[in-house]
Amino acid sequence: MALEGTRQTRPRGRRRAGENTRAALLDAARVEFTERGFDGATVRGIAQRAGMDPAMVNHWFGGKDGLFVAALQLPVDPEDIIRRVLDGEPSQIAERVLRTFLSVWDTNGGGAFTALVRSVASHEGAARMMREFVSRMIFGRIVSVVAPDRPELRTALCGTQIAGLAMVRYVIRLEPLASADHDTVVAAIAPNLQRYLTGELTTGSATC
Amino acid sequence: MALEGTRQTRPRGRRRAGENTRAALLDAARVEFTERGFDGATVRGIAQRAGMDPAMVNHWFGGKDGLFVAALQLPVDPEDIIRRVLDGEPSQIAERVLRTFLSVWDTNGGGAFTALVRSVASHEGAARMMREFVSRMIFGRIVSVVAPDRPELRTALCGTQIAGLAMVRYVIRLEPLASADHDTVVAAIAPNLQRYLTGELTTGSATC
DNA sequence: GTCTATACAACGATAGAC
DNA sequence: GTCTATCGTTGTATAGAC
Repeated sequence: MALEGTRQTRPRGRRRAGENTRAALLDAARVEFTERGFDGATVRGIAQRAGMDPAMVNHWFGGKDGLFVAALQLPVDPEDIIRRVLDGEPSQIAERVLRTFLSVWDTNGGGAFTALVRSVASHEGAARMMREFVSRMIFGRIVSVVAPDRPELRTALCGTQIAGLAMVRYVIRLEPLASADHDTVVAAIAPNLQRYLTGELTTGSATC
Repeated sequence: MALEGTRQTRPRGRRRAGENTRAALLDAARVEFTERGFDGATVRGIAQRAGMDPAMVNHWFGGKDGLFVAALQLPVDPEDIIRRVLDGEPSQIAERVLRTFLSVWDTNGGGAFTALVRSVASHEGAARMMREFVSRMIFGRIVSVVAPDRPELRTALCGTQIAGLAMVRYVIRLEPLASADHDTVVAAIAPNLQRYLTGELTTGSATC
């Protein structure tokens, strides 16, 4: 007799239209990632919670990483950002990072990113996902290429400058930064961000 | 005959204990400051909403500024911060600012400030109050003393670094910054903050 | 009939138990 | 050192939508 309560098998083949397995997978992933973190959550567990096969994660999101990024609901494609940042002069990485973020944020008036900041600030689970995302997928990869030492500290420091810019420019909307054009923002902030990326961390560099 | 509907007079003398005029004044002030901003809100309007005399604002909070700061529910006394920062070597202002914030934040585990960040991120009214508070009372007064040029821009830039540090260290809790001791944080961030306060803004200063 | 969303089985890696 | 369990991932057969 079949164990109907703990069924392990589902009928093969395509579901009826409207079942939307992709969305179900995303919902399950958000629950698992926020509760257990990236490492603690398993593809198999997420798939089971969504009631489908683990292979669906690969089919729809290309793997665990892709599912995680999609679950974060980022208004950007981090792979695109990394690509746009990593090619070019290392001494101008900060400028490219800033220009990339500014162009992405300003295309939709910062609305999507404001929502992201809100959710990160209010939900502990969202904060946890953002924490692991930043340390694992963004600055970790960038800094490991260009940083001379202490990549984790540099990653976190870069996070302070980027998050602070987002807070002041888009959430608090403090002038003149809120309406400043990209060149002004870059000229003001890029040197500081560059110090976090490639500069000397123990001694000051502001006063030569 | 008295206009009972729009009464302008209240019985003189001390109210009965437990009426808690101070709290009523704070509630009214939050509504007015949130809806109209610092300039738009009037002491008379706030007092009227609270159903008492405008002189109570002076008695309880020492003036409009004091009421505004109290309405923000800051876990700090900004006057104390300004005082501790302004006396000493100008080239080490950034370090004193950072040490002051760190000591205040870390005394209660960042809990009160985390709540502040949450409310600023989620409530537009709180964001507005924070915006006006920062530009008017904190960095505006500090920067006007030590900054060579563009005080508003420097104020906003300092805001990015402080807000970003708060986000990363206390809200997102990204390591190693979340558990770093004060000396490490100061050594890493003070040079950048110092550049925002007194450095050159148009050209880079990270690479000497 | 074609396309594709789906389930199943299996593979290599890794970590922990004994 | 070996054994086992579990993980992420891949290849393939199939069932249903179009």
